[in-house]
Amino acid sequence: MNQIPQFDPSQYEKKWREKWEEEQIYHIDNPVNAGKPKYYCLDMFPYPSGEGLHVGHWRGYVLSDVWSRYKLLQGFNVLHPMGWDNFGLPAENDAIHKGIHPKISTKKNIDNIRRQLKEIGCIYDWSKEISTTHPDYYKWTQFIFLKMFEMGLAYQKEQPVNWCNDCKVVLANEEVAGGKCERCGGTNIEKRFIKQWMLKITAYAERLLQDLDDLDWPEKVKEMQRNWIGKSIGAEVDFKIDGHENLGPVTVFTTRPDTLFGATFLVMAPEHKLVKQITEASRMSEVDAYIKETHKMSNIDRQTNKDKSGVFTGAYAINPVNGAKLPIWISNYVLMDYGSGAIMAVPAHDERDFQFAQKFGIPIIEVIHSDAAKRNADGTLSEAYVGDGDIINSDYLNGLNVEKAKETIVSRLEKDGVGKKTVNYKLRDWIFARQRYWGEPIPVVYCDKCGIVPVPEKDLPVELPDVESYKPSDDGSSPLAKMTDWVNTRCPKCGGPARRETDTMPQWAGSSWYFIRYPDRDYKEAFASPESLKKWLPVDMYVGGIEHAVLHLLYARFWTKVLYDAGLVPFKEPFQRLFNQGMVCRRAHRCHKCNRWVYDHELDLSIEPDKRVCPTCGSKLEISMEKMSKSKGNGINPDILVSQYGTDTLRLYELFTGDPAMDSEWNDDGIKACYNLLKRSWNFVHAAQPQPQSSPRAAKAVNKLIKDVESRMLAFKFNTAVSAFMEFINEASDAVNEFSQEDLEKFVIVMSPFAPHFAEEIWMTYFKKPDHVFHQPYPKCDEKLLEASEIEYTIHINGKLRMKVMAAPGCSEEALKQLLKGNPRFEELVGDKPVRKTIFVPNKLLNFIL
RNA sequence: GCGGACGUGGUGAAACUGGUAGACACGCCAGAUUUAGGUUCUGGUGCCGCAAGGUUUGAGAGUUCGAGUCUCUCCGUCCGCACCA
Repeated sequence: MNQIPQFDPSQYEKKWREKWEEEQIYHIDNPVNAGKPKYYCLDMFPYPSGEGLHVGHWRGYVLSDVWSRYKLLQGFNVLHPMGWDNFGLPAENDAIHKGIHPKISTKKNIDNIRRQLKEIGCIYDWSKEISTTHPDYYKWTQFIFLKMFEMGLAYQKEQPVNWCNDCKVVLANEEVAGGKCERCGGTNIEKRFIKQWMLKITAYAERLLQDLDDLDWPEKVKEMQRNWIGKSIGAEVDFKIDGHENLGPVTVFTTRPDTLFGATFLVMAPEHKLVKQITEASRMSEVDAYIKETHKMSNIDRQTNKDKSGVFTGAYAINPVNGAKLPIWISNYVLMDYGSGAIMAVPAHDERDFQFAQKFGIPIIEVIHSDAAKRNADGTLSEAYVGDGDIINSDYLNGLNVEKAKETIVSRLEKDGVGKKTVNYKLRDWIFARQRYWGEPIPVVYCDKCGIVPVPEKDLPVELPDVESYKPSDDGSSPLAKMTDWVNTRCPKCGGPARRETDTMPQWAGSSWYFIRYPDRDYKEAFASPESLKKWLPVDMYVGGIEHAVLHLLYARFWTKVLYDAGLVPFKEPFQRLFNQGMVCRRAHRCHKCNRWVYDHELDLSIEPDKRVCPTCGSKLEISMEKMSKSKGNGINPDILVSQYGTDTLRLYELFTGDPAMDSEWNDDGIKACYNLLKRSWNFVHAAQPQPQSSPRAAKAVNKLIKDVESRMLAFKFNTAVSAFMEFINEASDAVNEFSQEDLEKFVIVMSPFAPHFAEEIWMTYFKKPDHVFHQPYPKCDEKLLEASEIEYTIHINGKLRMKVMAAPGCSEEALKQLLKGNPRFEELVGDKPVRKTIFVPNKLLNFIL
């Protein structure tokens, strides 16, 4: 008997990774891949933080790699690229605190993460690696910005912005989480007025909404984007202001024009332009005070304060349909940046207006009658009625239902020239400037004579100069503003003196189009070569975390549509299919007194969880489940597990722990199972004495494996695919010498996407094959071999499972009854009792109702 | 408040269109072999019961011959949005 070599992944894993890299077998331009159809599988590229990767990051990368390798076996030329999204605040904050140039710190971080990524054994084509901070890359980010400027989609606007006093930076609405700065976490946001570069994403709201329907994305993500875009259909109605006809009318937006006759007051946002002009002198001080009060309030106060407040301006608006005089109030429940900043209030049929009217004693007029409305004993409404019903008190609308009334009144308003049908979106334009150093310079100059002048394409990129201090100045301007040599330049148009824009782009810029650059990253003539656009794009499969459901994925779609409109790309959507892996969580310890996360290494984990205390202050720790991250001290470093068990084991285990789409709680108790799977597979293949032909049992096991693994991969259920390998090896271990060489080879090929080093070692070293296992075709399942001669039928009595019998597949109800006749167990159960009814499910069960 | 997801053994979890709940593992228990190369093998393992049997998918109801799966009510956890007119 042959001596079976010891299973020891450290003997071969590194060797194969080096070999693959040396041969560049995953490079899309490698001649071995010529002529194959393309498949583009994209991972969301990481922000290279100093923390390195933890096992949660691994999960997504393993997932997409198994998928990519499966596509490889299917005969595709697979592009699976990797790069770095390395502009952004964390590196800059590091620079401010430690004085290290972000270029240097991010390079260090990238080197470490690249090393970690290589250990996963992914088929990344490293010859396509890109970095958003490389001038050859951001040259084209700047180019796209200028395209948008040319198309009128990039513009400047003075407007209230979210100012974070700590970061000294203006934040996009999208970066304000719960009224707090998403970057630094704690600081409250205040409003400031700054001239900002904006991108007109709202011009694409409708297309961003409509085109979602055709994408093969998780419904959840599509729904989140729909909510974010927030389309609502309604009408704009113009109200004249009594005694202020010179100011023109105030326009309100409403989704309920059918209730116009029920309006009893108007409310304007405190920031509304007309407020100061219409307020009566005697009320000016009160109104002023209220406006000041609102400005002081942070967003979070404004949101959580459910108690309605407001002030009467003393002015009245005229209802265009019936001439009624409606008092105009201001209140902070009306937002300036949605609709027109003013509403008509119909307390009978809107909850918020109802609360407001009740508090300030404003009349409530019902215009929709329904028995479903909730009423007080005296017949008045006890809460706003928002449902359908018959229109009343509304002149020519009376008797119509809500929908009909909407149509009727809108056409009447349009005819009379006092209103029109309108669509509104919650989506707001994107603030596209940061007063920061570590970002792409916005490529425009200001000339006293010519105004805003874009930097000509031939002068791109506008390179980021080195600065002495990374700290923004207290007025909030970028550190670049202090670099006078850089700032002062010549106007490209007239040649006169001019100043450069010192704001930089937000971190989202580079990631909004990186997938376009990958296939031909060295192309000099344009942001992408026409051949690569045609051949490689759009992306076929995009894999990444759910946290990017709205921002990044919406921005990337927006940029793609802009490029399409500019005639620069031939596709309208960047990512045909999207898969979001669930978050990997782990319990984390928090000390409320010290207000910090306590790291695992500070604790004695053998102590009962509820007895653990803070090492600094001794108070009891709160334990909660948190997304794995080093800052919470609950990360698990994959490097340690890899050195202990090998890459393939960790790859398998990352998949085995649960449904990849679901969140999971990390625990490495079961990692041995995956190590054992590989070890048993190793021993099985080495011990097997190949036969000229597989036994029926062995052939069935192999074919079942081929089918199960493939169908589970297609459903993205990698966890049960790993189970299928375990089932196979359980079966195969009992039939070691019943397999043909061909079937053993099929097993190794099917295994190769999951455990590539293992498969390659067996394939090349043990089987002594001349070509890599990844160049083999995915084996076909022979369905005939899976057919069983007998299957189990369950016999139910009154719906309860009572016994089981074996019979041929496709057995008829009658045949099965014949088979049961005379069976002692069956006689005991049924006997002479009359059978009222039977239910037969082919190949499954027979149910007797007695 | 609105929208979405989820709730199954000691643990991680399976279960396709309603049809044997707990696959596959971890852990644990018993035994065998071996005895230091992350041993291997056999059997057991939801709960109650010696057993026959009963019972079991957050709680309760309903539809059905049959419900983890469908419907309703409630409880709980997580995520997203949040005065959007």
